[in-house]
Amino acid sequence: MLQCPVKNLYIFNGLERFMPSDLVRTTVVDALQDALQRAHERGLLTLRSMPLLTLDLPKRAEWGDLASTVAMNLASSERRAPLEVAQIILDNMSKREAIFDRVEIAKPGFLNMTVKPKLWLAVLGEIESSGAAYGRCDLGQGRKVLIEFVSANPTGPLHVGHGRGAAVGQALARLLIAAGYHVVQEYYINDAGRQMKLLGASVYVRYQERMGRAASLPEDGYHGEYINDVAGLVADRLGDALLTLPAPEAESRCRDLAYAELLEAIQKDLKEFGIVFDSWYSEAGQSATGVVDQVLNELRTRALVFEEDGALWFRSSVYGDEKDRVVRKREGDYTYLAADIAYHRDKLQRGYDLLIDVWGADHHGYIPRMQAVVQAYGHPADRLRVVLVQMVHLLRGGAKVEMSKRAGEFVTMREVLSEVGADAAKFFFLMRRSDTPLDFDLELAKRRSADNPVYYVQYAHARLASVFRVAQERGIVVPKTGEADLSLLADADSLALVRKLSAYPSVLEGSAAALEPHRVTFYLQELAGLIHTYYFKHRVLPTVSAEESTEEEPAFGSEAAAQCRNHREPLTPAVTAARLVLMGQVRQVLENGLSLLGISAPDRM
RNA sequence: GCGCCCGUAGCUCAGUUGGAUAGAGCGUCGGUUUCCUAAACCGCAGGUCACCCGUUCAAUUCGGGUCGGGGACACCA
Repeated sequence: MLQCPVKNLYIFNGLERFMPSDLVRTTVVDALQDALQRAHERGLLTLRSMPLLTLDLPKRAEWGDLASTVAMNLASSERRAPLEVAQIILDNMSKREAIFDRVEIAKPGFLNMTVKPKLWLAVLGEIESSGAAYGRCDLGQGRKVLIEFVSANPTGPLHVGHGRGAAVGQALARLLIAAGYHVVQEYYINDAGRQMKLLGASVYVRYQERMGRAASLPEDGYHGEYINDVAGLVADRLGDALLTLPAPEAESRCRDLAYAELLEAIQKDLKEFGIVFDSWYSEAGQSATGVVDQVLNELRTRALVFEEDGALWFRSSVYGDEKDRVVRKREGDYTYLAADIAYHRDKLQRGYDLLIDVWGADHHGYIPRMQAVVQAYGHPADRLRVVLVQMVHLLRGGAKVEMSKRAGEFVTMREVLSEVGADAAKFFFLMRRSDTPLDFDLELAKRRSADNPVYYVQYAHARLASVFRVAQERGIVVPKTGEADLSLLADADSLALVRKLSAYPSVLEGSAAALEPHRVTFYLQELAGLIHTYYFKHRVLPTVSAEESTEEEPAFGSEAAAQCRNHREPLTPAVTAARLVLMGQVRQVLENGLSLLGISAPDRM
């Protein structure tokens, strides 16, 4: 469905194949690839059709750490039993001993592989040398992306829904940067048209009331309390000067002041939320240039815009939209679409290879017509990808917090921010796929306990940071990866962590390709879970009392050691050194992941 | 009525572009702290993956249909 540019292509028998990006997977895929090639050269396999060489993570430990289904996928085109094909692949692996501890064939035709710990552990060195760059990939190959998000009318403060859009947009932007795109983040200011007029009129009404003159809000006017505040500001600045002006002029003065004030408030909210835009694009600025007319005329000469019933229409139906759409009403006003056509044409002309729009999910019906615009300018529809963001249901201790923008009473982003903080808000906004509704419990987000996933992940980072702090205090040297004996990390718990670390690049890549930042959030929760367990079970630094102790203790990794917790586990300086290396890289990946989501990675909590 | 999203444990949701005995968190209940942060850890229980049909060696995943929930429909933005 979602089409995305794909990296790491390699050609095999004339077919393009996708390859995973992390170290171990790459190695294993190469080995399988090589085995297939050799079997082919020996006439054992025809390889008329090549299946994807993807690797699965087996669900059970006895199935190894990676599994391949190639044999089953190949079986029908090879006209052989899957088990036979698996055997052939196995027999033709040339570097088997160097890479695997075990390769086994299982029931229907799985190839279950256990990779040598040494190979897994090599990822630690990779993380160390890459640091903050670990996990980056070249999916984008430098392609230019414009991601537009929030884009709220400057007619009021941002509400929670905008907050979710902001968190998603920012995370996407960072994700795409990490995936090798050149990214520009833009806010489209809807500062033209009817809504702005209504804003001016509403403020003027409140202004008059302040001045003791009776007035009533226009239908569809803005009711919010903030309108009153803005009216107060107008009164402070201009006194009663507006009372003597003709209404249209007074309203327009109110509009201009309100606009400046509200836009500034929006920018302030976003800044506080840690969201920074590269570019602010004004709709009013665009329409002032006359470009909308120009664009419509241009489309008219191509018969993509036509006149009917006194209105002007965009022939979006030829590009798959269900019907044509009005761009200029009979009364002569442009519709929102007209401005949007010009805006998206402008984006395309600025030379972006990919446009991403983050919209509220209620605009989903708008997608076909915008993709029609993109096609009208000669680009494939998927040059524009729309990420939909669903509603946020605010809860407080399980009970719904009612919101109604109509009545002017809605929960603002600012309120949520000041109540739970930017980190917690972002984490919650990114905890679900963006196109599913989100329950956001304010009480839960504030709670400093295990059931709050934000703190769970941040605490994992803080704990590790603390280990290094204590190590430094005690004068324990933190070695470089190359200086430690990594073979001491060959136990199941350490390897589980290392395998998780090595999956990080694939998670990022998948997340970026699918435009789904929530995958990173899930990954971080899983990694945090592993490290909390590890921390509880295994000691990294020697206990102060045990530093000279030579007492008999259960053998490392034995049942007894696992039962009776970490302090009985033998801990030599070499083990401490190796574990410090491991902890250091886990900390790094936690930091990388959190920073991708725009969330801080605290050193202490 | 036409598109869109969704239906997985009591609740909220993941499920790696079709794989083996379907996972996590919360909630319930029970346990763990002389020692690197208990904001943590461990254990128990909980499922016809809404339903039917199809494609396949293999379907929670793909296709079709049914039922149910949400959102949407404009010469509003």
